[in-house]
Amino acid sequence: MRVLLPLPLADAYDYSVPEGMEVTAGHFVVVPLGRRETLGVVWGEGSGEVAEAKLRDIVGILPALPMAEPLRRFVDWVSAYTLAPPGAVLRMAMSAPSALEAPKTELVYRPVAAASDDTLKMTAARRRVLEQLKEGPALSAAELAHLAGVGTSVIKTMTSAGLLEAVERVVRRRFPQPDGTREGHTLSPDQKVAADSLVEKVKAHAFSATLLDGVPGSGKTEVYFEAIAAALAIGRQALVLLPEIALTAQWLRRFEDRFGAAPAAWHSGLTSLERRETWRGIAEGRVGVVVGARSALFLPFADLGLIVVDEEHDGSFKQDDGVSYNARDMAVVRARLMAAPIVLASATPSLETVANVAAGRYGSQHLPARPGERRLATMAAIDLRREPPDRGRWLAPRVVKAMGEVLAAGEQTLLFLNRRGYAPFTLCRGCGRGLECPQCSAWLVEHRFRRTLVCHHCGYSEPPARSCKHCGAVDQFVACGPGVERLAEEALELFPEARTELFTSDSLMNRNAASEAIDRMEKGEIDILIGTQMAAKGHHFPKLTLVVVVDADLGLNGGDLRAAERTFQLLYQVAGRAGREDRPGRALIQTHMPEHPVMQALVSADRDRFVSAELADRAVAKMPPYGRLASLIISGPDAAAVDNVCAAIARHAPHQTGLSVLGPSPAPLALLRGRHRRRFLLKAPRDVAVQPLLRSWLAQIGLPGSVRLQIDVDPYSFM
DNA sequence: CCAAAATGATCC
DNA sequence: GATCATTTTGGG
Repeated sequence: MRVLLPLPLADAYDYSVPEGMEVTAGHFVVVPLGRRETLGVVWGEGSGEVAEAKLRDIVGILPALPMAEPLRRFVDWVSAYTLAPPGAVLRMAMSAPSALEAPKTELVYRPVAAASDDTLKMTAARRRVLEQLKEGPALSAAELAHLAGVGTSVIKTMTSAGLLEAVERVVRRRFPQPDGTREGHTLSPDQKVAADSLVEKVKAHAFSATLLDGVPGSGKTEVYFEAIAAALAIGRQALVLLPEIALTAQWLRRFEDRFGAAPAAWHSGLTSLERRETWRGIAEGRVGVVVGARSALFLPFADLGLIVVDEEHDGSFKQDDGVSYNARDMAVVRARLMAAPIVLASATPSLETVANVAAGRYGSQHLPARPGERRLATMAAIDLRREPPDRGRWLAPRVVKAMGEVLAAGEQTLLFLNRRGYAPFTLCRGCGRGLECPQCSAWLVEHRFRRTLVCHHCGYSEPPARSCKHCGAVDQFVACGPGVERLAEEALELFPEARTELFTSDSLMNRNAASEAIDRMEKGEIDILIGTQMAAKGHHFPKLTLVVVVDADLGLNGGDLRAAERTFQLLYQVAGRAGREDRPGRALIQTHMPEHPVMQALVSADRDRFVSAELADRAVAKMPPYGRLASLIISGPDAAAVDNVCAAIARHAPHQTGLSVLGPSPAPLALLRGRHRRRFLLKAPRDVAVQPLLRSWLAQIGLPGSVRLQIDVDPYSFM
């Protein structure tokens, strides 16, 4: 039998099956590997490529439900697409190994049917026990004793007398069942149309992909909740993928309000016990709805009838954890393999998705703003060249004035700046040099509250020193540029009486602290909230009427393909935080280039114009979504060895019309964690599959052990 | 000279 | 990813 192991090996291995063992594809098995034993999954019949004599026996089969065929095909598909070893992908589908062990059992008691026995006197206590068991399931001794109001010894005696019998039952966590038949929110006519269409797709039991697109506040969530209700109603499971950061208490509360029970959550913060029980519940079909981050895609659903990807444009769906994949795109594949519909929801859909809709590959449902609901905040660009902040300040006078008004009216302000720490870099006045990370080509960022200098790329940190390493000058360091901490300082100086709070991953160490801060903001206990990305997503603050984007140009420089798109999406979402409910909101956008198309589109709130302009640019440049990209990153501690590999890669580069290979060039972070990095970019027409090209190209390259080659098909950012 | 440490090959 | 064999390094 062919067995795939959750290790980064090139392929599955063949094993022999011992006499009397019955294995089929999908079984979780234990196999010998070298001098140890490993878990694996039976992938199919043996390949016959390895000599019979060399094969070793499968050691045993684990008492878990086998991995279903669609999930196995999904693992193969992701491996073939991303060029990651299949075992590396399998590892993501085996993230709760303890769920594969035999589940714990307990003894439960039930009455013996034919026991009208009078060998034992029928006391009142004994009668109550039998009464308890008459209707309802068998119970454990402790439960039964408690419910009948007797001691456990009564149950013991009754059992030995033959009135009760003990049977073994596996212990299962009970999952509250979200109720698909409950009445949902009253929908507007537009929402109703969209919801009905999605419900039809769920009932059709076939693959389809639909973009659900609507401005913030148009009620996308309520609409896809109807699709979830439909899946539950026909007894199938639903999966909701959210960017890790958007899985908030607020979202869960809305779900619970609608369905009367919480969904099962799947994210990196679960304990191993929670992982195991949730995994089993999903595999056995006892869990109806799963909400989770990317990794939830690889869960062993018994009968998945719907996938929703919320905030589908979000860049965090594409991240590297060993395997580089875009969870949004792979979710579409998973849906296809499960013959299930998928809904991609966003207020600012990605250009890829927009292009798929235009090409007819995806359907689309558009939600206009609901009448009576708030409109998008009015947006105004502030030209920092004409209205500069005072010296040593970062907020323009017009912004300060607006904050004062909002504060006086008892309303809230959000200052948004996507920069953690006090200042992005620190300069020595003595020699003019900046403080750099010793193992990356990046600045050290001062975190004044934590009193450290931190590299945001590798986590290196050192205490702030008084004298310069290079010229010895003492107390000559100057903080350059603003970070959120510095902004908080400024807000405090400007409005000492206001309640000011920082909202960043540094100041809020855990999930709990974050949701408490959100609660305080919701209740109006904060006047000025200062935050990074974290504050931009998915929250709903009724008294927030002013959003200030402190540096809108951040992210527009650097020549990144998606810079404009990402900036637009982020700023549009941030601006969408202001003026919910009945209060009009304002967004002030500080920029040095108000004439930039992104700023123009923002100020006119014209999403469609921005999207079509950006799409036209991409079409001309033959860039995604109208072309394909793959990036190669070659890295190693020794720059010469890295350059050698690069030379070999360049020599073997494929030649074909329409194909271009760019590189080698220093990767954007040319030095990261002490490794030198170079990058190639392969650009191909949309109708060319890049995987076979990359495969045959890179098969010819020999890699010394210290040099690593990472392949990223459809890179999101070029960092 | 030896031994720890780094590197490389292999696992079916 | 883990393990074992082989090569390199460095301290005396």
